Amino acid sequence: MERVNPTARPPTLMGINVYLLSLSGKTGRDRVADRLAGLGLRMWHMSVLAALADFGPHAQRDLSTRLSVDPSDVAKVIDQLAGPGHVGRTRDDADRRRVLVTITASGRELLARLLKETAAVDDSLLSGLTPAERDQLHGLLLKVFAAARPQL
Amino acid sequence: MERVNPTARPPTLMGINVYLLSLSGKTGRDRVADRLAGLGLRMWHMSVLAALADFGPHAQRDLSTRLSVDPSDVAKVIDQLAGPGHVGRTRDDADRRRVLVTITASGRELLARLLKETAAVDDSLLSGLTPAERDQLHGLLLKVFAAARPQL
DNA sequence: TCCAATCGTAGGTTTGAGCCCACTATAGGA
DNA sequence: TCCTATAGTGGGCTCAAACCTACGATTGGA
Repeated sequence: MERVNPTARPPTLMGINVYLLSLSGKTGRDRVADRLAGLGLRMWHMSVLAALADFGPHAQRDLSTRLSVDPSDVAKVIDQLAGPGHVGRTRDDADRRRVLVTITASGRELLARLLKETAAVDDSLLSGLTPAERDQLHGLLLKVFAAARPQL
Repeated sequence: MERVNPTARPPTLMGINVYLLSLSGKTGRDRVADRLAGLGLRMWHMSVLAALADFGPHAQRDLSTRLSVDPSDVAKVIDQLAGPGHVGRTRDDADRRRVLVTITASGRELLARLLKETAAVDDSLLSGLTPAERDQLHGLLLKVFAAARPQL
């Protein structure tokens, strides 16, 4: 009896964009997670650092809404970043319920390192694409986001 | 004090392909999961049905390797599909350890329905892209897969 | 001054993906 | 015949993502 190639994926599935997107996205996420795990960090930490670097100090509540992360989880992430001094926490004197979170020099260094790691994953994951194609993909994904906000 | 737009995501993150890929992929996966949950099904079930439809009957072990799913999980999925009669199980007489799994007419109907659901998610997720752009995205993703196999 | 709403925080729970082990039945070569 | 490897299966485990709840501190309006 003829045996089909036992590792080929079903063409039916390969024709579905959301399937390809989900699979490659998951792989990318896992690879990033692996690299960050060595530093005891997760995606959340990088997201928080990036938000602080891009937009300046935030109250935790604002980080929560911006990144769509539960407030209680933000608190934990900030805790872990504040320990090693990657972010600073100060009471907001204008509203003493709020805690203003600020990125430190050490936090910026860490962010740069994390970005290098993700760039490496990007390279390995997209090794099949030329630089021009990567830009193309990037543009398409941004379009997807622009249309799908704020659900996405 | 000026307040920045509190929902904009950090541009630093939006510049990373693997981040966009991971986020949109996760969203797509969640939406598909939501729709399938109404039928008591998951991605796995669709994958199995697609594999059977595309390549014909499989021993469970072959489904496992083809879809990169643990054999014990395949057994559970097959169990759930066999209950309502979407797949048939017969001992392989050439090797009585093996169970040959075959898709039934009802299974094909179910698959068609599931594909309709995923197509709907595809449409909503990629509503920002023109049909030509969707094809472009599809081509790029296939390239990514072709290069990243078999890790992906 | 009082009360409802908001912020940060601690301590959970839930859910699902993915994995692992043990066991039975069977196959196939030494 | 015996021994090792493989197929399917049942029962579990682990881990992380994502929530939820309750509480003290604080705010701002009635």
